Amino acid sequence: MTDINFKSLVRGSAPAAAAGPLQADAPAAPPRWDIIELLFFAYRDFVGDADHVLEAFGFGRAHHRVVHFVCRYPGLKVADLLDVLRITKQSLGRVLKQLLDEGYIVQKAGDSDRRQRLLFATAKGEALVVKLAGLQTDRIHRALRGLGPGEAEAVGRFLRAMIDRDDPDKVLQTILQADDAIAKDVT
Amino acid sequence: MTDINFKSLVRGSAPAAAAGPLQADAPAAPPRWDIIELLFFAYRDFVGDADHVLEAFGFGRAHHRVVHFVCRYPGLKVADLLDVLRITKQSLGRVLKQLLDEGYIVQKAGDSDRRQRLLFATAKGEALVVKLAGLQTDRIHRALRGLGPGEAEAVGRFLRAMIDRDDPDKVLQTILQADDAIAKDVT
DNA sequence: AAATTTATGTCAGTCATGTTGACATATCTG
DNA sequence: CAGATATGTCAACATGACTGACATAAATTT
Repeated sequence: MTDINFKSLVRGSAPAAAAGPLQADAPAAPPRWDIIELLFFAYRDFVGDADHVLEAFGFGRAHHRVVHFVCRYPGLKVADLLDVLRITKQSLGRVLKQLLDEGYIVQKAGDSDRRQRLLFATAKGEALVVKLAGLQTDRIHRALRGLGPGEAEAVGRFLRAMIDRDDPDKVLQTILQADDAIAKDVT
Repeated sequence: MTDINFKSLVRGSAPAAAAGPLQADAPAAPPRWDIIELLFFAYRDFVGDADHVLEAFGFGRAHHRVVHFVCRYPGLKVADLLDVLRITKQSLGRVLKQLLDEGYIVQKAGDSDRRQRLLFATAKGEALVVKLAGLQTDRIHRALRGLGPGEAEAVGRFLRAMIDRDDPDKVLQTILQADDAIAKDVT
């Protein structure tokens, strides 16, 4: 199962009908144009926050994603990262090498399996991640401020439910479990 | 090796602190890692729905965005589309030409200003847009089903509040107004 | 010990989509 | 008419995906 690039395979979709039996009879629900387009604009501005800072570092979104997940999940293996980002070794290698060379990330051989390169963010890397997350958090807080009690939690439940469950990589599993467990510390 | 391309230039940004004077005193709000990562995964899977279908058509996400907004806002000018998508004429030109050549979109000269090329989706284009929107709508409905009364509306308010207000292009303005007014169907 | 598998790195080439800058053309406006 | 505007197009390039092949080291199996 080496290369094969899991991405092009499987994921036969069919995500809709599998959800529940009650849905099969109503296939012609009107498109939610509002949510579709709000998601487009919201996500565009959301990642735009980070883009401006990244430019000053000579980095792109790819670098952000890598250093973010490494920072958040210390000791992540390269293979894990490939699962999370759903890109190829080659694509990851380029940005990872830059982040290593410039001291945002360090590698450490695994203790039980010394072929593994466990990844850790340096202080420099963590500072960048925190800075970018701060910008995005500001935006999130601004958006959550307009919501009533309990509604912020509903937003979290909505987003979790938007995520595919059928291909849970290690990190995603951690996130969903944590969310399912806690899911109440919302402002 | 640092390629240090042009990206290492300016762009001051500072979008966070400009929000309000009350914000200046609380800079250290903890990052909302949960929402940040949920947005990443949710958006990834959300656009993934369309990606699979688009592959079969030989199209990419760029084509989807173009034909989507043309279909949704008939008579859109090229300049409007550039504003919405925030890409250059050149980038838009490539995908737009393909969509025109393959009959998903047609052009019509503006009546008051015949330099303008007003864009319209053909039946073929609309069918594609509806098909893709259907997949995404299925996902959205699945996610909204888990919410209580009024919470779906809260999700919409959250997403609207996540969008920058300070650069309202024509389409975005329409969307925000429509959402503020009726929050329902826009066609 | 040797053979195989696994985890990772790397090379060469391609593609999609973004960029800049310059220039052409048609059309509107003063 | 002169200039501004809306659009199209050309050349050149950057980023970040991709494929497929191959290299190396370490673990595992035989």
